[in-house]
Formats: sequence, C-alpha cells, structure tokens
Amino acid sequence: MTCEPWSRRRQAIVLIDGNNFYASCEAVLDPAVLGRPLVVLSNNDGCIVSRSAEARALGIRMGQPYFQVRRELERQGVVVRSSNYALYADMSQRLMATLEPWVEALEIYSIDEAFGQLSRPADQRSLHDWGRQLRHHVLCQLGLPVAVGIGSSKVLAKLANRLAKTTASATGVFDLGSMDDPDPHLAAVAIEDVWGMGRQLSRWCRLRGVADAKALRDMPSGELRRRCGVVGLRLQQELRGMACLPLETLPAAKRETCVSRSFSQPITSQSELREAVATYLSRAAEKLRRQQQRAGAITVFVRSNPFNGTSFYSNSATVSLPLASNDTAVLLQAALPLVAVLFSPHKPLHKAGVLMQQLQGEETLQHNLLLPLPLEQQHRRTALMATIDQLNRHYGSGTVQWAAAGLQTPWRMRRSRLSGAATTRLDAIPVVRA
DNA sequence: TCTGGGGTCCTAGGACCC
DNA sequence: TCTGGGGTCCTAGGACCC
Repeated sequence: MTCEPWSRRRQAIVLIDGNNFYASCEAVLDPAVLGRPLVVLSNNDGCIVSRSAEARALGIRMGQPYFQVRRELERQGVVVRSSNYALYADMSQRLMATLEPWVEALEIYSIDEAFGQLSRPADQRSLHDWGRQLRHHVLCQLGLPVAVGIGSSKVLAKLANRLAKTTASATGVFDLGSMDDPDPHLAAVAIEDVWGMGRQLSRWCRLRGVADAKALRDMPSGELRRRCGVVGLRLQQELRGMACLPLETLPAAKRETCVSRSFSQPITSQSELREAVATYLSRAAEKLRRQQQRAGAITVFVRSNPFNGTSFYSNSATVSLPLASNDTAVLLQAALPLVAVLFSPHKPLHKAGVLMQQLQGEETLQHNLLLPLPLEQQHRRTALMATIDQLNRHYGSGTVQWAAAGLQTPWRMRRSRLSGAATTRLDAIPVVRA
C-alpha cells in the first residue's frame, strides 16, 4: 500500500457537495418553492430520495416509500416532485464547470460531489475563507447551496464535509487540516457516518466498542485488516492523515453498464417482458455508444415483487457475443431469446434489467479481422446508430426506437409530478414578465 | 394499488494447468 | 492408508458508494 505521509504534504483535499441536491435543483427551477418543504421521489414515484431542509425538519425520512406518507405530505403542504434526471445532470455539469477554476485538480465523484486538490498556504493557515468565497460564488452563479469539507485525505475531507453540515458554527465550511486538535471533532462523528463504513462493518465495530471515527482511527490495524481486508486498512490510514486514495481526475472506463427499472404494474405476459427488455437494451446500447465501448456479453435479469409476501422469484441468463458490439440490432438479436428462458407464466414480474459486460474500447474493432459484415456495411451501421442517437438527443429520448420495444407499454415508469426541462430545452425556458 | 437505479472493489473458492 | 505445490483465471457474492 502506498500512502503519502501527512507531514510532508502541503496539499489539501477538499470535498464539495450540493446540499439536498435534487431538492435544490427543483427550487432553482421554481423559486416559488424556496423555503417550503419539498421532496423528490425515486423512479416510479417509489421512495423519497431527496428532501429540502424544511422537509427534513418535518421528520420525513430518506428512502421512505411514498405511498406510506402521501396523505401526511399532503396534509403538511409538502411540495412533491418526480425525479427529473435530465435537469439534475445538467445542473451537475454546470456545478462542476463552476468548481473547476477553484482547484488545482478536480475529481467528479458523483452527480453532486467533487473532490478537489489545492495547496495549503505555507503558514498552514485555515482555508476557511477560501471555502466561504467558493460557497458564495456557487450560490450566486447557480443558486445551489454547497458544503465544503477540507482535510489531508479523501476520507478526512468527507468527514469535514459532514462536520460542515452538522456543526452550527461552521456555516457550511469545515477545515480539519488546520486544527491543532481535531480529535474531539473526529469523536463527534458516529462510526456509521464514516465514508466506507456500511451497515455490516459498523455493526461489527460497535460490538467491539468502536463507535466513532476517532476510535476507528485508533483501533488495532491487524484486527481491522482481518475483518475488513485492505479496504478497512486503507480507510484507517486515511483517517490517520495518510492519503491512500488518489484523486482520479480522468474517469475510468466502465467495466459494465446496466439499465434496469421496476414496472409501474406487474408484467404477466412474455410479449410485455420482451418489450421491456428491448427498451432497456436500446438504452444500454445508447450508453455504450456514448461511452465509446462495445459489450462482449449480455446478462438479462428479472425478479418478482420482494415486498408482497408471495414467493420471491429472481432469475438471470447470460449470452456471449461472438464479437463485441454496440449495434442495437445485433444486441437485440443476441439477447431477446433469453426472455423465453426467464419468463414464467405464473410469476408476475416487478422488475427487469440488462447488464452489458466484458466492455471494451471501440478502437479494438479496427484490428479485428473477423468482422461479421464487410467494412463498408459496418461503417453504414455505425453511421445509422449515430444518426438515431442524434435524433433522440435532439428531439427527446424515444423519438426513434426499435419496433421490438413496443408502443403499448402499460408497465412504463410512473412520473406523475415531473418538473419541466428549463435548462435543457429551449421551448421550456421560463419567461420573466416585468 | 403504490417500496429506485447504477455502479465499484474485494475475496473466496473452483477449475485448470504444469 | 498414503494422495504436492504453486500459479492463473474466472465467477459469485458480499459490502460499499451516491
């Protein structure tokens, strides 16, 4: 394991993330909801996945099924929105572009989070003021509130970010790296809230009396290694101020790509399942082309409803392609026969998905002499796919689709409370009247 | 009636080889 | 009854993340 000793580093790692990101994006689009409790629902309007500060204050829980609290939300006047991923992805791009000039290197970690690297001033002065200016800038540019955590490793930056949100005096910025004695702050973070400690590992720690970040940092390494492997060991080193997790400024090529959805109502016929799988597969093929990758194998999986008490059914099947491809027609031909294998007439299905596996870069094709089509035809197929992708990007997803994906699709996702596309479609731009 | 979706990394164990 | 040792590759499953 290669870790850099903290003492030799002047580098600071910063973690910037959007507060209640989806809920905040909705408020940017519709300022009338600012200050009101608002929640955003998952796909199919299933669960609550984001809450405004006001909704949180009402005690609404993350991940709560919507149908259980719907009445209560109505009673309390909570604004409810379906997920609008086009909006969040666009706001995310704007956020990352805004952050870029503020750091020496930026790693986009998730839709609402980025790690940054910057040099600490020679006198080890706090970066608190820098953080406050950054917050102010983002708020002015995008209307999004962010929190800024600073430390000497990613794990410490994450921890500081949490402290930035939970410490009343922090006002959204926390610099662990410039403190004389950070221990009381580490001790204030529960073990469950340490990045990398999930339910299982936290429970194991608790049983050993390790209840907070400081205790985890100071527990015997050997014991941690035996239970948590190198992952646990790295985590501990990071807590000790040794940067083990490098900043990944270039996104790594994906190893697999998945498209899956729950159905808005159970699927009971093979033809419907076929249409659903074809739909997801077309989306996955689009993703592959955008990522400039081809799949060498496809797995299709199905499952019944795990919640309704009937016997749970889950199954999957995999097919290998003789030659890796991202041509929708080729992938459909290979994968659709799996539907007959997975479908069972007496098992209503709740969810299905496709996994694109054994991904490889597009450039490898040129070196392959076993092309299924003459080179010229191959080029025409590529051009066709590119045209379809362009049409769907420009006129909206699903403008051009394969017949196998079907037109009558009662199982399709429910999104009853969707906000508009003000940042990505010209015809949806809000109009300001004087 | 109604309970999300999309990833990564690591490890253990089996198959296979010399 | 005794039944090697070491390596690679692959896969399934667990655990975690947002």
